[in-house]
Amino acid sequence: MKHIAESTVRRLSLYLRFLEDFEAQGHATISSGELAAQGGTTSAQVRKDLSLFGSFGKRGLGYSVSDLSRSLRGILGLGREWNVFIVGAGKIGAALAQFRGFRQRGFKVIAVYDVEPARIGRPLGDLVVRDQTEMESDIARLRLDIALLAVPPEAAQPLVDRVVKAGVRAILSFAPAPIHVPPHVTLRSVNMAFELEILSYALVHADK
Amino acid sequence: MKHIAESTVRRLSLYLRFLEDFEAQGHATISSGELAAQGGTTSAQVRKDLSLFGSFGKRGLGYSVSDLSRSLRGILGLGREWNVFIVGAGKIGAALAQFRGFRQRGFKVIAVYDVEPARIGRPLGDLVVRDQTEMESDIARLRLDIALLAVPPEAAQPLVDRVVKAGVRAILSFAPAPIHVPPHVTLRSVNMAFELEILSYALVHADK
DNA sequence: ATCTGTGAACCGGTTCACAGCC
DNA sequence: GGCTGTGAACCGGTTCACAGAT
Repeated sequence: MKHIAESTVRRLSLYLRFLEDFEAQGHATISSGELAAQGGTTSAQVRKDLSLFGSFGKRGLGYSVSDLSRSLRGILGLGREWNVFIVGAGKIGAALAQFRGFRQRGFKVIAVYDVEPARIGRPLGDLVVRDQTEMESDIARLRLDIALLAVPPEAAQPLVDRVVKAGVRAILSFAPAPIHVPPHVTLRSVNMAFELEILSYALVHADK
Repeated sequence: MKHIAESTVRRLSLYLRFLEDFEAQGHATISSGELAAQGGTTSAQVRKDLSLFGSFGKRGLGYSVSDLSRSLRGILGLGREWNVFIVGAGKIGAALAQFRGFRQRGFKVIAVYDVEPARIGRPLGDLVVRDQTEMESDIARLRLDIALLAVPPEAAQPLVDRVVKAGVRAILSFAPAPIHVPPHVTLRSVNMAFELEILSYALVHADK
């Protein structure tokens, strides 16, 4: 399969969300135009995005809501459960551990790690904070798929190196630091500082 | 000034971070190549980004670290303090309220709001959760610039409409819901569900 | 000699427009 | 007639390559 742009994948997630809403409302079929209106894109964009993966619609008719949902879930890899673990049981890690939204899409948070002796052993939601030294063996034993990194910036890269070495191939980092990973690993970074500075820039340059 | 791509602004933030590191290390001058190496871009990209705002370097020499830092801070609007407020004192709102990283870049969190009577009046870091009904008047009175939205998805759009109507022009949302704002308002959205689904997609399509 | 600043070429994602099917 | 699927045109961000300054 040829390379797919990240923006496309993001839109597919969005479409899926709308399809689920539509399904709940009992609609059986939907057109690219209707999907586009919900998501703030164009019908051509929707059709192009979908066409990258196959032909899911019927000309003159539109898309079957349930079929397209199923297809999108398949494309996005949501047909299974992913084992997620959190590294860092500070404020952000704790908030992540107790975040409800993960479960309903098949992302199951099954472990939280920290180095601080004071934090290890403490309950967090329905988990208990584990010692970071156990992380590597747990990754193999529990088949951990996705790492959520919520640690101070200076700890980020060494920890990434450790989880990558232990076989993890997907990381979502909240650490405000640039991180490097080998090509077979996918890293996404949420950096609040950057987001705020983009807002600051926009406020200052309001005289667009 | 012509329109600047968001990716450019994000890189400027990155450059600024590196410049501060360099400054701390006592370097007086830096080349586009050195900046690029740190940030994982190319020297041409660095020069192009900067050239959009003026000529900051000296040919044959490079850029003055302190001058360029100052210029970037100016461009990004970091020469002043921004008043930030948080809407929603749940898990995520609480983590945001206690996040240290904001202050050091001039983003000052000065109020937290919620609707839940049980949460109103409770301390959060060195703030006290305020009643959401006071939000509009506070926005004017306290000159609140930036809203951080940490509320359930169904509450997001109505609250955005309220803060926009009260004069806020910059919003960072953590709510997993699509939000619409008028053109004079800048909205950034951090959506954990999308990030995870992009990772899921990457894991499933590892046969790149 | 070195490194910046920038027009030109390039590339990839988005939009257009229309042929094809229901 | 309505809506999909898709090659072609378009557009804007990135990369190239070189002229210009120190």
